[in-house]
Amino acid sequence: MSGLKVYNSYTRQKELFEPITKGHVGMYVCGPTVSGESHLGHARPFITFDVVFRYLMHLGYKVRYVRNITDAGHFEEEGREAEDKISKKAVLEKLEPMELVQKYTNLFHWAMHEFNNLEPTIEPTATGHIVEQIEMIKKIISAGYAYEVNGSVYFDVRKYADNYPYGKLSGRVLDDLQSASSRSEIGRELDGQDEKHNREDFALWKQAAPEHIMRWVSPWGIGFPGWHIECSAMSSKYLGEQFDIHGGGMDLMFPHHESEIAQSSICHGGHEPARYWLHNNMITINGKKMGKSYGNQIMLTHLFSGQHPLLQQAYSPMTIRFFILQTHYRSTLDFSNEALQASEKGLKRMWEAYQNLNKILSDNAGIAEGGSDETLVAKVMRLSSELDEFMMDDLNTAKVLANMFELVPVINSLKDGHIKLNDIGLRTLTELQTKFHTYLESVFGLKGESEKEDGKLGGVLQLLAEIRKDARSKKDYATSDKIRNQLQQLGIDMKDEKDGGVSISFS
RNA sequence: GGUCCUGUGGCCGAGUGGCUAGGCAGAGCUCUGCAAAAGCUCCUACACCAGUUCGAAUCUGGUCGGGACCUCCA
Repeated sequence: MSGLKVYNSYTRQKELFEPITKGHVGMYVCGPTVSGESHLGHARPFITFDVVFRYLMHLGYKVRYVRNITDAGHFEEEGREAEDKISKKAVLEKLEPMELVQKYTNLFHWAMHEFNNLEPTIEPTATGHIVEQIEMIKKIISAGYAYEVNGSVYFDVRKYADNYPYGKLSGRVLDDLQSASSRSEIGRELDGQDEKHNREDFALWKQAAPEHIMRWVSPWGIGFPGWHIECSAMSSKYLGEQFDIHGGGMDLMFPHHESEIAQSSICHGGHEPARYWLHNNMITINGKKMGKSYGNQIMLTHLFSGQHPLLQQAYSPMTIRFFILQTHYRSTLDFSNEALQASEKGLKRMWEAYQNLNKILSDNAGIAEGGSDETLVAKVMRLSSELDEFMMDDLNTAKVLANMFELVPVINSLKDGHIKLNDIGLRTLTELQTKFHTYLESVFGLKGESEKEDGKLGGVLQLLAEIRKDARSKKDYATSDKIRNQLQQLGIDMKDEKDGGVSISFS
């Protein structure tokens, strides 16, 4: 076995993954800011890293997966009017800040559940770790890398850059940053700017204006933490000063993750907090990043319900999950109805093949152990074992699914008898089923969607199937077609199988 | 302006210097009372121009286009 390779944004190359502690992995992923509803773009990192989490466990690692909830409300525009997202929204919605945070946290958890994401092992909140953040800021000040001005504390980026590789993760050069922010059309005139020694400095703690609702007592007066410090405080608290994987969206690389590295390096003896930095790419819509600054987001609730001008129909959580997994996580993924519909149909085909495979194996009496068709066996074994190789190579879920789609016709042919079960043999068949189960369910976290049939409905459908069968045997096709057509309008597909049986599925 | 990414067949998307990924859509055939599903077959692309090479969609340079970050952002 060659071992898992991942693309490390920090070194810009694929590297063999070796955890710090054998058999254990610590992974931190930047979680949601719960000041509003999640949109499709937000779904990508949480699904991507859920698959990473699942895959690492599949490989036998014991994983501590920490994903925070940002509920402290960092600046919408740093330093500007001391106004934060949560406070502002709370005023608008006439809610207590914590009421608002609770509302969107619940909604977020609901969406994660719909996506069949496993819960992280620890889900800390920023408001629950104010003390840790203050302690960290104190440490940075005493190390001489931060300074206080009027009750606010700023990180001294220039001093840090003199002694540490600032900008390594995001590929930034300090002087370029300066010239960029001095350009009027890009750099904004920020209010806090005159407090900072240099423009590139960032806030660790901000003094709270009187009208600011979220506020805590600190050594520097009443205020609230800067955005970046929470992740540094919580990741080190639960994963240690250095841990294995830090994940998040590419758009967080700068300034968020760069700042995290700076803060943590100062507090923790100069080394970077994480060994492997993994970043997922963006979801785009008409080629443009989906995000609040573009006003082009589609909320998850709208996606699931289909209530949005851009949506031709509703898309299920599993369709979206499948859609995301059909692309490599480091590529952009363009949203369109056509693409989603393609995923919906592809998933349906894949899932039905998987169920056919399970059915074949559950009644495997009399299948020879070894397959008689060596070419077939070799093909299936090759496609199956490549699944592992593709995942090992920087989690290429797209290639895994492509191979599985190549196996679908084999499975369906076995089911329809185009290929004899003895041609493939029980051994290969079992291997195939194991692989499908592993990847589809355990690693990719997919599940069947419409198994909502209860006992009574099942009985009724059975009855209808029998009536229809009688009608057909009498060539009373008017009746048999009526049953099938009416059921179809209710979203129930009744299909005649080759063996004379009937299959019923919900669409 | 800086840094970086990217341009693949109708759509979405993998990808390696030589061996036509895959999904969806479309066409034909088989099966079927008819459907649906399924199976088989077809549709052979890689922005443009040079260069390197026996050979490039894949490497290099240039041109044009798209995008990300530099500001909250998954």
